[in-house]
Amino acid sequence: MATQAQRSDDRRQAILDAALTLFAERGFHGTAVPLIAARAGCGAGTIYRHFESKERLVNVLYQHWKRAIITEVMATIPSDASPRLSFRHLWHHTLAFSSRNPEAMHFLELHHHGSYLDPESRAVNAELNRLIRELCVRAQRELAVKDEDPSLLMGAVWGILLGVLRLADEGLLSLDDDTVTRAETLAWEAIRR
Amino acid sequence: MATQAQRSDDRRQAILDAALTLFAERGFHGTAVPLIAARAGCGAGTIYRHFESKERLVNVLYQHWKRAIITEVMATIPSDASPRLSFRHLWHHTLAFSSRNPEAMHFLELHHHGSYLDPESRAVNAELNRLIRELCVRAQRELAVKDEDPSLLMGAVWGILLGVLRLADEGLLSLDDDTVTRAETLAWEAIRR
DNA sequence: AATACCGGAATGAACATTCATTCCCTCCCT
DNA sequence: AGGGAGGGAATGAATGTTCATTCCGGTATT
Repeated sequence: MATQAQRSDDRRQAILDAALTLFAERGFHGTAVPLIAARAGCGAGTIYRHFESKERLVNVLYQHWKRAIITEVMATIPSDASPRLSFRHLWHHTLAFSSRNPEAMHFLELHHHGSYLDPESRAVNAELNRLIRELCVRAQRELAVKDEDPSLLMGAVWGILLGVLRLADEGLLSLDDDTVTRAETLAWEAIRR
Repeated sequence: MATQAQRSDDRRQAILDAALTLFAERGFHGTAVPLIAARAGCGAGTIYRHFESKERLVNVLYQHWKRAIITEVMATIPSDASPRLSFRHLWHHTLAFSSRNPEAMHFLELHHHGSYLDPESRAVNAELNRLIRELCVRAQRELAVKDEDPSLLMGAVWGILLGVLRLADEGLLSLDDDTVTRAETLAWEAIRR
């Protein structure tokens, strides 16, 4: 039985979980490596068996969660869906993702411009941007949304989404199904033709 | 001539300017005090002559710029303006503020949830939120915008605004007058009745 | 000359990272 | 099957660096 490798993977995952929580709460520079170790229930040195540096760790996390959004939200849009339904899919799946992984969303938000992000992390970020933009372009071709700079449409949609999430974090808004749907209406009316 | 007091004030301002730039670029924990001093053209010790701690410095900055938005954007809305015009005012003045002080906007964005923010900073933040929310409530009373949770309306508007700013920062969007106006239309259509 | 102010070396705490050591599987030998 | 040797993983104290903050000798202002 591969208990050795298994335990090593579990440990690695515990470190990733601990780091996600702490980075999301206190930022990269505000989080000490020994603190991550303590929360992961291991020694500080153990972290360096799994990740070559703190910077590498934050990049692995960033790429993991950005890609999770890409595969869970963007890649699950049915290719034959109408623009309106694609948009609805994007909206609800992103918010569901965020309520399933609030720390991850926080983390991505807080770190999206950090100077410690490596080129690959930036590339994954650009890829998600590109996918959302493409969705807008397709919707434009079908005359469903405004004939506007697609980047602007994308910025508006993603902006509302983050704005809503932020208010929820501050406790000014509860993110029940009904609110999510009403927010979706707002966002759609911003961009629809 | 009050050259003594004058020079002291200039110095203080140089420190605030340097700190703003660095905090906006690298965050609070990522910015070393001696680095701020170097950029301000003074010794590290001098900073402590003007601010009792690094934490105090970041709070003075935060409150200064949040209040600047309040007085330059919110307090200049004519009390007899229609909801539509108030909204237009909010939109254009905020983006003008942001293009005049891009680092300040960045800074406020990056630091809005830092654990080093003191109660007064949080209060100033809440005050700006309150003012925007109030604007929404007034617009609702006049039946100009959707009968929706005012927090949601506020989140949508401010969210689009930040989304647009972010894309501009990433170079995907240029913030000329025309784009700003078209973005305003998007935002208004999200919330108008 | 007296006073206020400044700079930047000095200080001790906290940091990321390393490494000599311990621990615990796994597997082979009996 | 039982036991012990080998080896990879984990450890956390030690290391050298960097940090926020202090402090005092010097410089400029009055």
